[in-house]
Formats: sequence, structure tokens, C-alpha cells
Amino acid sequence: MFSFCTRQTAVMSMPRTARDRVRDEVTREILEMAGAHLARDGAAALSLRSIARDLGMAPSALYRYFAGRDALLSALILGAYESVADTAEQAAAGATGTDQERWLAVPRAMREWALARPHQWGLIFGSPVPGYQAPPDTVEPYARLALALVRPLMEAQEAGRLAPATLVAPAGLAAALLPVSEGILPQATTETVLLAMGAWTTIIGAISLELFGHWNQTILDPALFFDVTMADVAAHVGLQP
Amino acid sequence: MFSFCTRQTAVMSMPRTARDRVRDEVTREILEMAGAHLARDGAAALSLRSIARDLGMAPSALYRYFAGRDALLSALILGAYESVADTAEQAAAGATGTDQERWLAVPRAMREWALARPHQWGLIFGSPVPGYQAPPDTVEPYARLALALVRPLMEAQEAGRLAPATLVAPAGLAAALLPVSEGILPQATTETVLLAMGAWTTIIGAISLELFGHWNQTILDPALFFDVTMADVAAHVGLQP
DNA sequence: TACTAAAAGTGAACAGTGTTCTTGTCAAGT
DNA sequence: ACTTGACAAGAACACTGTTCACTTTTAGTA
Repeated sequence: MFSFCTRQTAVMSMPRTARDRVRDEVTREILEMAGAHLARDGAAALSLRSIARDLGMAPSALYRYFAGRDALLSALILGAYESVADTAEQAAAGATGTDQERWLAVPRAMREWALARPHQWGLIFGSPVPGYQAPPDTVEPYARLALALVRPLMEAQEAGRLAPATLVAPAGLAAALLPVSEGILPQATTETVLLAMGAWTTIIGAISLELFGHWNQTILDPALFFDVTMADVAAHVGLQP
Repeated sequence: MFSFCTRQTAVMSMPRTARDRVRDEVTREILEMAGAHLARDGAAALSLRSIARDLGMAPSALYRYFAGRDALLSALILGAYESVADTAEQAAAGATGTDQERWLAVPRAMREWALARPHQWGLIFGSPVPGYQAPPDTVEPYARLALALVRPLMEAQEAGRLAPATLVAPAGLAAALLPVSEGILPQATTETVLLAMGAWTTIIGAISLELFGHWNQTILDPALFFDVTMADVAAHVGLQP
């Protein structure tokens, strides 16, 4: 988990004094209550005062734990990132079957995670609050999420089971995708990196469109559509069924 | 444009009396100012009072024109829908070249529209306001947008230039996609409808991910990535280059 | 053990918000 | 000429985030 202790204690990470213990406890309670309010009313309606009310404390007391509403929201965002990353890693670790089946496990887990927590998904992939900058803490879970997704891809490639790409990357694309190929998909061709980013785009797009209500009265069986589309995407990146 | 006249005038659509004329004028001014605020500060910070201040009128006066903040936001959302639909139709009408090139014109126009108006894109494809329901007025521009996108697809199919799909739709998918195949893509196979919906998903996902900042320090040339990905999608749905 | 300094919690206050209601004003239709 | 209805304004209410002064509680130390 993350540490909200502003106090500079010794090198020990675990809180030792009773004060620190109760501080972490209260911090956790605030975050839990904020998460409950977020799940119920959404991020836009998140109110420090109503959280404090439900917690039985004065509104100003929250400022001992979070610098303000934005800081609390940032903590919720970070928690959401870590939550998806955790479930994606778990899904990737427990996946079995063919390359394609193992790959499908992660998008499916992401979709189910999102369906159960629509507002947290919106926190990550919805319209960002204007002026808000993603805290650097999010790049670690983000990378974990991406790695969980491409793990079957890398395994298939190392085993020589990856079908060759059906397209050729134009000049300049390798440079444009350098951070991805270096950080997430080393030893992969530019074409594979491109296809993987396309897959990522389709996954996020599919879940967001479903969650944000764009398939009401349009796609009558979103789960089926998602599965079929994901299988198509998997085949397109070269994973064997 | 849309009519915000609550008053039930005669069958004539144009305002006749001077009162109605100035009412439409003020309504337009409010919407313009609201649009300016939206473009500057985003939807979350949209404030009736500050709009009224900049317009030189009392906050309560706005309620003669809009039922409340939500109604004003709904009008802005509807305007955003109509604006993308217009530019998409325009792009589709002016597109020339091969099937793939003509198809590419619409996603490109959508992306440029979105880059110029990020907050309006967020209004349409970002996280919806909790409890908000899309007004039925949006289905018409939404359909126009979709039709502009699939027009080259239908033309290619009618001319027999559409490559056969490389996948087979499972049982039940046709029923799940019935509203789409009936409303947008009649006379298309279920596979084509599926591929078109996948293309739609990738387009929205690509633009949203770029706009919402998910490609900072990840994809260094978003325009190039978008173009290459869209070309890949076009080829995948069967459009010839 | 007594003392001090820091942390936690409180309540009041300020500036801002959406919304409603009452009041006045002015133009249109009978 | 008069009445009706729309428009506009201002005060008021119930919220919101945030700050500040003040008190209480706790931890570490002389």
C-alpha cells in the first residue's frame, strides 16, 4: 500500500508509536469512506464535508490527512490504478490454455473489474479533471497492468508461436513507439509493438464505450461482443487460438 | 440548430415576434459564453454564476432560459454531438481516393475536431455525469456520425471491393448486433458489422487515450500512430488501400 | 516525573456554488 | 386602456472547499 505519513519517522516502514498507528487507521477509514461515496455518487459529487459527516468528525479535521479535495481524489485515483493492476496480474498469473486464451484472461478481468467499479474506471480512463496531473506514482501500476497484458504475447514470441505481422511499419514509427518497445516489449518488432498498442486501444475503448453507456440500445449483448472482439484482436496481433 | 423556446408559438418555426427574436438571441449568447467557459475550464468547473457574471446579468435570470446547470450542460452536450457529426459528414463528403483513403478521412477529422475541442470530446465520450441520461436528441447526430464513418464501407461492399472477413461470427452475435446492422449497416454480413464496431471502438479509444493524456511519454508521435493504426483497422475491415 | 513541542481535533468564518422566491418592470394582445 | 405574461433583479437558503485561531491530547526529553 501507499504511505500517507507525512511525518518522517525512522527508517522502519511499519508504524511504531501508537499515534502513527491510529493515524494510519484514520487515513484508511477516510479512504474507505471516500471510496464508498465515490462508488455511490461518482467523482464529481465527492464532498469532503459529507465524508467528514459520515465519519463523525469536523470537515477541517480531514486536512490533517489530505491536503484537500484534490489530494483525496489523487489517492483514490492511485488506489484505482493499483486495484486494476492487481487484478490484471492475478488474471495473468492464473490464466491457462492456448496463447489466445491466456491473453484473453486479462482483458476479461479488466472488463469485469470495470463493470463492478464504473466510477473507478472513469477515474483512470474517463475525462481527466482539468488542471489535474497524473501523479508519478501511477506509472508503476500502469506498467504492471501493461506487462500483465503483454506477458502471453512475449511468451508466444519467445516460443516462436507468434504469427508474422500482416502489415509493415512505416519509417519513423519505431522512434515514435520507443518508450513502449523499451519499457514494455523489448525484443519485439515495431510491427508487434504497434499491434499491441492497437490492442490496448481497443480494450480501453471497448470497456469505456460499454461503461459510459454508448451501447445502450446498440449492442444488446456487450459481453459477447467484447469476447468476440478481443478474440479478433488477439488473432490480429498474431496469437494462435 | 435546436429550439429552446418553451413557449408554444404557432406552426411557424422561425420566431416572429420581437420578443421571441431577442429570446433566441439571449439563448445563443448564453450558449456561446457557456461554450467558452467549457473550452477554458472544462465541464466540472462550469458555473452558472460566472457565466451570468460575464454576461452582465443576474444568476437567476439564466433560469428563464435553462432549467438549471444540468439543462445547460445537456445543451452543450447536444451541441458537441451535432458539431462532430457535422464535421464527420463534411469530411466524408469531401473525401477522395481509394476506399481506404476515403474511409480514413472521417477518423482523421474526428481526431482533429477532438484535439481542437478536448472538453467537448470529453462531454461525449468521457465519464458521464452520474445520474445523467443522454437526451434522445443525441441519437440523431450519433447516427449521422456513424453513417459518415461507414459510408465508404457500404460503397465498397456494393461495388464488390470489400475483402472477405477473416473471422467467423459465432451464433448469437447477429442478434446482439441487430440494432447496428438494421440502423447503420443494412445488407452487411454479421462479420462486417462486427468489424465495423471494432473499428469504431478503436477510433474512440485512440482519440480518448491521446486526449486524456494516456500517451504522455509513451507514444511520442500520436498523429503518426493514429494514422498507422487507422490504416491497419481499415485493412482489417476489408477496405482496399 | 514534570515540561515542552508537536500533532490532532474543533468550530467559526470566508468565498464560492446551484437554486428558489419575491418583487418590480416592460412589452404584447385583448 | 388594461390585463396578462415574460423577463430581470436581488435577497435568501443550503450547500461546497478551505483557512484560521483555539483547545486537547500525546510523545519525547530535561
